[in-house]
Amino acid sequence: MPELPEVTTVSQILQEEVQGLKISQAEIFYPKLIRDSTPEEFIKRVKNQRINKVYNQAKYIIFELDTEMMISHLRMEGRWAYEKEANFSYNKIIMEAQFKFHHQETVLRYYDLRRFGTLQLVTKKNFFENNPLDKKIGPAANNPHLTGAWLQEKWNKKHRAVKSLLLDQSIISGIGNIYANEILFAANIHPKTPGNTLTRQQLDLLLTESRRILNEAILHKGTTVRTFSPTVDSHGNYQKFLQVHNRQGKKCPRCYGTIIKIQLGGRGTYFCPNCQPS
DNA sequence: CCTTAGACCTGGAGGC
DNA sequence: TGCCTCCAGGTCTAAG
Repeated sequence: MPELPEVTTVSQILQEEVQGLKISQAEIFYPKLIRDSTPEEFIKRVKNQRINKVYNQAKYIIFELDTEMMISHLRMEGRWAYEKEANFSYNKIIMEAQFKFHHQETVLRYYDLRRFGTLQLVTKKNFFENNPLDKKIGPAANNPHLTGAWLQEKWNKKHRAVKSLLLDQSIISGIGNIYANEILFAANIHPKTPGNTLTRQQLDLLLTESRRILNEAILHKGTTVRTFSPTVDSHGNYQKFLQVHNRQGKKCPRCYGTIIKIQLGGRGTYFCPNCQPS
């Protein structure tokens, strides 16, 4: 799925739905879902723990339990659904995990068509003393404290195309393919521009536009593309505001030139050659 | 160290 | 209809 706005939306919905519920039983139907422990150990560690809070760090969903942090990454197609046990929101076959709760008829399920998603436990003590996510990913792209000066220091030895740098979660986290395309259009920057050649002004603009676009997308509950929705019966609406993504051959909303699509680092890349010159 | 291809998975869309 | 190829909102690794 899902980039930062969609993951934020999903975790906000989950927070409302499952906060306070106490897990009576967990079941894992696809063992490779679980990272860093066996499914058996995972099941044992979450049993009888209460979900105290659900929130996200960039593209990771974090369930704060009593003594464990349960960390979910949806990758491309992962979905959580809080639903009646008899109702399956998605194909039963692609259900990978199920959580039952004390005194509840509703269950929490994880579905993943492409089976890329991951679920792992980190003890709370470990998480708060030495958050493993902080070692893996940089600050979130909508963090208001990021500055162009900081980004210049991070990118000044990077020859790579700016689009691939925006997608590199170890530097800035939360931006994926759709929003990378939208942010570069908003900042009038050609996706292939080498990171180390961007001016301080362009870097400042990139960060302002990242913040603006991600935060607006959160307000619209994310972008619904293909099959993803925050829940089965709710949809994100940000797709109405997309300027270039998936719009090759259509008119640029700014200059009325034609949007083109190229491959960059294996990802579909959409831009307006007129507004974003090389 | 930096950077890029390939791998991991499945199903839908479009061409012939 | 059937078969083939390509594509999809992500990340990890192996190898240059």
